[in-house]
Amino acid sequence: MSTIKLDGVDKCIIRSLVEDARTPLLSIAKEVGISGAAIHQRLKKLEQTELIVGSKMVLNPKVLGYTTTAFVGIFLESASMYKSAIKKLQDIPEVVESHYTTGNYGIFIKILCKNNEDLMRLLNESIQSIKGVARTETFISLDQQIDRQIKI
Amino acid sequence: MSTIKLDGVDKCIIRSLVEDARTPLLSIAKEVGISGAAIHQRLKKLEQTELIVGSKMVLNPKVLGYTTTAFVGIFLESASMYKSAIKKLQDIPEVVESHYTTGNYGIFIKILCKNNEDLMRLLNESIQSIKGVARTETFISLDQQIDRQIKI
DNA sequence: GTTGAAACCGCGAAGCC
DNA sequence: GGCTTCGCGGTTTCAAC
Repeated sequence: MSTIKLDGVDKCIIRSLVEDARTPLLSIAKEVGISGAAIHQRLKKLEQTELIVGSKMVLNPKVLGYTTTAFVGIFLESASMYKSAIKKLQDIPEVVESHYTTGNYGIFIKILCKNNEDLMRLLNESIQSIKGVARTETFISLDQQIDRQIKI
Repeated sequence: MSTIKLDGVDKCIIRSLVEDARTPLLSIAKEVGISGAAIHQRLKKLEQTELIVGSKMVLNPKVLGYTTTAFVGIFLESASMYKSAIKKLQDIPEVVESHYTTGNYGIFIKILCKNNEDLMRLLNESIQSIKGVARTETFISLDQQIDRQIKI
């Protein structure tokens, strides 16, 4: 994966679309002072660089009743269980991120669930029943202040 | 924040747009078999429920040279330093998430940086120099297998 | 980089179950 | 309430410069 050079116009396009993926290209064009077609051409090139992965509509999990965010450090009986455990975690929709990290944990995950009861059920029934999982450590997020992408 | 009931069509709209925020409403309309205007009307209602927060273009940080993801548990000298520390963290662009969590840490953050050297600089110069930060514990993510939103 | 034209789409209005 | 059709205005996208 090669890195890339962006000029001011590219950055402006990206910043606009990162904030709102449906920003009309013409309004970006007006802002930076070039034609809409030029924005379109640059965007196509940027898409080819793989810098742009896609665009997602962002949901508010709270409206669906998912009010609890937690991080769970999972201790594995042996590191060799990593792959099979991940496979099982894929099937748990509440698991929204998984990482193989340095440190004590075999797997480190982020989960979203409806409430503490739901969290307990998830930990006891879904996660700790996965073959290879020895024990877990849970950090419940009581407040999230920062949530953003990398600055360009 | 009240929860909400979604029927099959709503779910189809949301699933399409979560995957690609620029999916034309008309193509969703064709897929579910109702008119484009109806999709548009439903989408407006969904936006009013606050389920839909917005839409973001998603970037691949690796293309910008940000190859290292890490989680950092921050110990504070006192819990009262939380607000002021968060304020300082806001100014560090590499910090992409911050949480107030149960457990030992005063603040738990996710950071993106270019390499291990960059990570060290960030920890030593930026984070540990924040007033109130006693010490930190770092987990470097060597592999991320899951990254998604909540399932609808 | 530009313009211009064509095709496509979003979006509101009005009316129909 | 939720759907339809209709049509205008704006947007994307292309070719040619």
